Parts: sequence; structure tokens; C-alpha cells
Amino acid sequence: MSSFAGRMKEYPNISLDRFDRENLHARAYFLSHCHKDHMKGLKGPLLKRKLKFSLTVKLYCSFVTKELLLSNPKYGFWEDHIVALELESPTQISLIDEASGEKEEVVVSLLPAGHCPGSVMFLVEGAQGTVLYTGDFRLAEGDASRIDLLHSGSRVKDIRSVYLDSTFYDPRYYQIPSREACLSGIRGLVQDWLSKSAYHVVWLNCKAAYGYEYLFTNLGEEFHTQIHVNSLDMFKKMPEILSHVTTERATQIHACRHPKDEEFMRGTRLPCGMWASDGTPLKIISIKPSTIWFGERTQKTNVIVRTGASSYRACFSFHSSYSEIRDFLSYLQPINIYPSVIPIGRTHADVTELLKPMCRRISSAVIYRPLGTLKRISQDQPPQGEILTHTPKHISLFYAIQCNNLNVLIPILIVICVCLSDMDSSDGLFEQADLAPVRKRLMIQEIPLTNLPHPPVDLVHLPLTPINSQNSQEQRCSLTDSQNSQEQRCSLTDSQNSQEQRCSLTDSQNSQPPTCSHTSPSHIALTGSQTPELFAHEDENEKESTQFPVPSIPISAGLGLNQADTMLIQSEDICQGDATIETGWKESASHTPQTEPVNLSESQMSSDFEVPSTPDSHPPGPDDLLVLYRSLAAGEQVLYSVHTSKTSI
DNA sequence: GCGATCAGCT
DNA sequence: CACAGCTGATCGC
Repeated sequence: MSSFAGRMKEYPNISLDRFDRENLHARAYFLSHCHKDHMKGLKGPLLKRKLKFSLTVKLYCSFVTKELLLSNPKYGFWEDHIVALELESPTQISLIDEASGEKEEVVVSLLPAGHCPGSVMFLVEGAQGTVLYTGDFRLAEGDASRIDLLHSGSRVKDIRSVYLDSTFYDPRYYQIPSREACLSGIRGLVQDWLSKSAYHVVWLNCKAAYGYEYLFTNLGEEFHTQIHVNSLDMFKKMPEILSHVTTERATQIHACRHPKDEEFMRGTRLPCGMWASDGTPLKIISIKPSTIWFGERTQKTNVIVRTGASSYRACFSFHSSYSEIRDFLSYLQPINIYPSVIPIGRTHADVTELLKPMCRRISSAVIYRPLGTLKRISQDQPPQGEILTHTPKHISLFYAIQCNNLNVLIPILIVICVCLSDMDSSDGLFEQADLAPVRKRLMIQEIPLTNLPHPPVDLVHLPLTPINSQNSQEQRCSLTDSQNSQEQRCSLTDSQNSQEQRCSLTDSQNSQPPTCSHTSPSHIALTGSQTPELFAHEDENEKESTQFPVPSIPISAGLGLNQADTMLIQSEDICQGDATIETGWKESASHTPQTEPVNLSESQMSSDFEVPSTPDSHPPGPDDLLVLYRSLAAGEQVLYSVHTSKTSI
């Protein structure tokens, strides 16, 4: 359960997934997905009143989340204040103080989170750096490298802070079987049971929350049947799901609910009360999806556990495992990591401490040297904590050059931080770079650069490089507005009347909950376009499966490339490795791209400016550097401009 | 009467 | 195995 208070240190003018208390003063709101623990205060009277008198305060979320939210009348007052954003489409948002008119600009991107329908992570880029709020997520190992917007060119963006779904960030949950492994186990169990006879049925004991939809679609497809559910409303705009569910009870796979469904099962009755038409008792097994995890050295065991004569637990997780989280973090290497979930029995400090080894190391060594004798000082810092055998080796070099505006000797600040994830391995520095590439990044912060001899190519079209040019603002508006939400909310199923020729009903059917409940947040329409995102996170095995929708996460430019080590040139204050540092560094500077073949890494270590180049650029020569030095020494103004997002609101 | 919080349950 | 989310009791406004 999320205990995130709603605000990020870097951007306190926005609130995410919390809408009460101090969040009442936010200039913009963000909702990562439609689970209640992320919606605290969202229907509060104070917030409702605030909206009434506000022209600028909006709630940003995915299209699917918007529809899920508005399906519940209690949140209807948000309708004119919700802005649905496309996935992976950077959007500039002005955060306006309505009292003073003061404005702050941020660029926000929605990234697929793989947690439940519509779930996203928020990538926020602005004057205070790039931060990632993950919401709840389940990404498989290697998935981060497939998310385009986490990269600038072929390199990973410089992420200052990650606000992390730390639900399973505990070595106890070292491994959770992949989605495909879990699905495969469930498929096998269902297959065995259903094949016995037409009277054998399966009940999927799914909690009411969103997130099981891909189970329905996969089983529906596999067994050429439809899954019985209480209501179709929420799937109305999700054809991929809609085609695999039904309110007809005459099917062998059920995921219907009843307030007392556990009791029903003990009496070997389905929650919907279906009986076979000829009176033959149905043979029912229940399968309860729940998280099953394994420790680091535990050999994988079955993803299906029998818990009774006719009941099973099947592995299923909405959240990334410990090793998946570590993979994610070791790829992104944020400077700060803030947990948003504190497991029972642990404190915030506990989890923060556990996460420290995953934070990027930044040396505190600061050495000033006069121009001309520039030499790097390297400091190897073996990581703390355990080392994942599959974790790529990371090297980050941080250079800081600061020039004053006086025509005096320029203090050159050099900070080098070398973070080696595996000091013991001499050959492993760049292996498996396709899974999680070694990073090599040059960051130049607030540094005059226009006179750089060979400006790196992607320096000038940086972080917010548009992904899909067709996503214009106009299009988004046309999608968000009235055409969708109205009919969805008033559309009601009446499905329960449409059935039963073959099935005689027990009296229990009369105690069914209404097919369409207005108190449920579930009757919804979902824009089909985003649905495939839900299935986009698959492990290696899953990639080969033909039974799943094609993953729709764009393959990043860096996929499959050996990403070079990261070299950062930053202003002095950035290089302290302290979460509390406040700087005005420009996002653009953090993406100065300099790539070189990874095997040059050693030689690079021996020369201060043998900066790896991008494929489209080349390292500056001595003459070029001389020009740069002189420019810097003269205090000349050299400035790089940055592209901002392609869209703005 | 409403909302917030907590225990209990699944 | 824990998650997400009910229900009902209690309390305060």
C-alpha cells in the first residue's frame, strides 16, 4: 500500500497519487492508476471546492485511468478538470500560481507501468532535474532499456530522483516468476481440469481490483471460451478484453464475484450460482491469484500451489520483485531513491537504507587544478550490498568544469566518480550490455558550450525529443473530451436477463449483487489504444509467445547497443551526491552525449578529455580543446539551447 | 449525516 | 506468504 505523501522534493507544486492535506495546494495533480490507495483525498470536499474556483488546476492521467475514474459518479466532479495524456508523449505543463500568476514549467511523460489497466509512471523534467515517480509498477528485467523516454539518444537520462514502488524491495522477495511463467502454470492447471468433462469448471478467485485482465484474455484465447464476469462495463472500450469476457454464465471459466463467494465455494457452488442444466453437479476448482516468491538461492518451484481438495493458489504479481527492482534501479542509477511503500514491520528509514546501495555514487572528492595541468582523479568505489550476477557493470565518470565570469584563472573542478558494480570481474565490464547497458554520459551543466569544437550531435535535440509527431495537442483534446465519457458512465449492463436456456439456477442467483453497481469504480470504458500497453512487459520467454498482444513499448534507440559509460560534467554543487542539493542546472546539460566504443573505457580513464563520441561526432582534438580552454579562460559566453517538448498545454 | 480511522476479513 | 478493498464499529464534527 502506498504511503507516498504526494509531493516530490524537486517539484513541490505538483501532487501525485495523494490529494489531501498539503496536497490541497498543488498546482497540478497526477494519478498513476485507479487503485484506492493512490486516490486518497481525490473526492474530498475541500478539493472539490478548490476545483470549483480554479481555472488552471488539472488532473493528469492516462486515458484508461480517466475512464476508470469517471466511471464512478463520486469522482464525476473531476470531469472538466481531467487531462488525459498519451503514453510516452512528453507534454509541457505550466504550473501556475493562481494568486500571483507565477509560473513554473515542467515536461511530463507517461511511461507504461505494467501494474494494472491504465497504470503509468510519471517522468517529470524541469529546472530541478529529471525525476521519475513510478506509481505502482511491474516491469521485467531489462524493460527499462526498452522505454524510449528514459533515454536521450542511446544513453540513459540523468535521473535525479526515483520515487519508487518498493512493495517487494526486500531480499525475501528476491524472485517472483515472470508473467509468462505464471500464466503458463495457470493455463496448465485449467487445461487439466477442463479437459476432464464439460461439468468441470474453474473459478478464478480474483480480487475486485483491476489488474487481472490479461489473465482473462490469455485464458479466453487459449481455451476458445469467454470468462464469466459480473459486468462488462469496464471493458467496453477495450475490445481485446471485451471479446474474452461475458456475462453469460454457461462457460467453464468464471471470475464472477459475490460478497460471500468463499462460502459458496465451500459449498461447491459458483458465486454466480450456475448449475448444469441437467442437474449434474459441477466440479469446481478455485484458483486464487496471489504473489508467490522465492529467495535468492531458492530453486524455482511450482507457480501453482494446492491449498485444498479443490483450491489452488497461482502465482500472480502486480509488483516487481526485488531483483526486478534492482535491475530497474541499476539501469537508471538515480542519485536519490525514495520508497513510496513501507512494508509492515519496517520503517521508512529501513527501506531508505536498503535502497542506498542502489543510488548512484558520487565522489565527494573535489580537486581544483590550474588549467594546463588538468588531470583526473579517479576514485573507485565498490558498491555496497550484494551484487546481482546479471547486473551490468556500471562506470560513471563525473566531470565538473566551472568557469567564473572574471578574467582570471579558471577554477576547474573535476569530480570523478567511478562506480563499479563488480570490482572483481575484469572481463565483465561490458558484457550483457544489451540487457542493461553500461552507461557513459557526459554532463555539462550551465557551461558555455557554443564554442565547443565539435558539439555532440544529440546535445541539441535532447531529452524531450518527440516520439510520435502525430500526437498533437488538438488530437489529445478531441480524445479527452465529451465523446467518450458520457455514454460510458450511463451505459448499464442488463446482461443477467439475457441468459439461461441451458442452465437451471439455484436460489443463490437471486442474491447476486446488481450486475451494474454504481458504487463500483469499474464500469468503464477504456480507450483501446492504450490497452496493449498492459501487456508490453514480458520477459525473454514471453517475447516468443504468439499468444500475447505485440508489445507496444517502443524500442529505444539504445536497445541492443552497448551504451557507453557515463561521463558527467556538472556544476560543483551537483556533484556532492546529496539529496538535498538544490541547483538550477539545466536538463539539457545532463544529456550531453558522448559515446565511444566501450572498450575504450580504460584509455579514457587515462586522459581527461578523451570523451567518447556519439556515432555522429568525434572527440575534440588538442586544438579544439585549446580553443575551448581559451574561450573559457576569457569568460566568453557560450550557451547551448535546448529543445523542449513537442507539445504544450 | 458525513468523513476519517481502525480492526477484521479475504 | 501479501495485495487491494471491502465491511462494520467508533469517534469527531
